[in-house]
Amino acid sequence: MRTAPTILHLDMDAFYASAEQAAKPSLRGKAVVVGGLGPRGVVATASYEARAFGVHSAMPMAQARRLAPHAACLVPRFGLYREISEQVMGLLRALSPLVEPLSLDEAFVDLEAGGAAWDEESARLAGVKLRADIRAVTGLTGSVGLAASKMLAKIASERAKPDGLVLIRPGTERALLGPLSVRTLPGVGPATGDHLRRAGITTVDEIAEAGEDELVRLLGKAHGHALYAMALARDERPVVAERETKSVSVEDTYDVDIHDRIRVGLEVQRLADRCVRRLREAGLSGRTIVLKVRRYDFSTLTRSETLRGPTDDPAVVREAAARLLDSVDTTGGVRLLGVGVSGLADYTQEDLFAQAHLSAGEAAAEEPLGPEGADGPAEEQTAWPAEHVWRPGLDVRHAEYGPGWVQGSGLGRVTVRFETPGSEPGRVRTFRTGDPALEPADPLPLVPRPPGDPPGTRRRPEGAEPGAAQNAAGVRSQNAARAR
DNA sequence: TCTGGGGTCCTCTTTCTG
DNA sequence: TCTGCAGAAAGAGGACCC
Repeated sequence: MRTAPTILHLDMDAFYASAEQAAKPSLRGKAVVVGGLGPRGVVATASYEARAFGVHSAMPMAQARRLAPHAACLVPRFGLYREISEQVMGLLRALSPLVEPLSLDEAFVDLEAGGAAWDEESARLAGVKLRADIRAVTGLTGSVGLAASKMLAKIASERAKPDGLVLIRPGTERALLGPLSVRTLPGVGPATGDHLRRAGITTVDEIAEAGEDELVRLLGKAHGHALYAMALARDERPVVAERETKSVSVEDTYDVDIHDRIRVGLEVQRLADRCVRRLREAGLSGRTIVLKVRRYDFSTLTRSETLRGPTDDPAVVREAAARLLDSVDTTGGVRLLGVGVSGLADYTQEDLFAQAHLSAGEAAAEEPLGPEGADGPAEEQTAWPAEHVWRPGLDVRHAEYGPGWVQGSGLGRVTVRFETPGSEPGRVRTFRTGDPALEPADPLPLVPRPPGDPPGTRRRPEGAEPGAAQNAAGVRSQNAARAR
């Protein structure tokens, strides 16, 4: 256990919502909710103004709209968030080579490994400077926690929110943790929290008092030992810069339950293709194919099959997924389908005789997989309706009025607010969705780039790529997973 | 009220293998 | 050849995280 508070945890404040407020001057100081806007969408992030109404992450979007009817509800723009995240991670890597990203908006840094800090004072200075640099480079705020372990640094950053810095001095950890709820500890979610509460344990102190044997009896070996150590503020987990991906998966929740067995089969085939595409992009193959089905009543089941060797062959994955689907009863309807591959390797060893009994027709259908853009729930992919290109929050440019963002659309009309990160709140105008003067555009940088700094390569706007938000979400999670 | 998407890890049970 | 056993691997589900 190190003796100086040289592990830093950074957590960007209400990241997606703050980025949207920075990009859209008319939303500053207002309730903003970012998430899925479909009938089964959930909140990804709510601005602090929206949180005041009780809106929070993972809440159904419909409920968020009821709680905050005047909030701006926007689709996520992962391309923009990823760019900002790369800037922030760059600042962290300047402090230390040991940076462990947890997601687009969170990371651990081992300051000692980079020589950026060695004691309490140098750690605090590094944290203060980092927060200033983040604000200067991105225009956004982040909260910083400093402590001698990852667990405590994360708890510290949570207490620092929003826009603050908290340092937990070595020696004070037990006193600080003791009265806190068991839910403060990482790995204690609703189920474990309930379990402990039924055993009369609600605070961290009570975990320590219960003793290790009792914890193991209640929660099992791995969880029990780990939680007891955490309660005593013992956490020796190192900051790890690179993590291997263990699985790759894709899934879709459908706006309306699917009852038609043939349609279910087709969706599984499409998901298998998407999964393989992601696998190949990562240069991976895998042995175990997993099918996930969430039924009309929200019950979820998985079926898996392990092949003789790893594959990245779409026909093999499609076949396996179809076999797995045969063993699942889908009467009553399904709301979600998913296909995943685990047991990953960075090579392929096909057992052609055992795995792929490809007919000539199947083999012909195998390639090419087609553009990523062809994905998305089936009802969205054939004729991509204008409402999906003009989703609320997306960037556009008008030949006459310049850059702006979609405020709403429907009935053949799209309403655009013309403003940029550096402008005053802008005016609203409405156009026909087919107006040739109006087109999707790239996000603008939140902070103007210094002269001579090339804008760099940008990805296409989300709205121009059906399903892009989901794909981007995939990359995000993959990055996060790789980092864990 | 009605619950996303992409991951990781753990536990328990069943099946396979020597 | 059959049986019993132990350990490994596979399969399923649950909990958690962001």
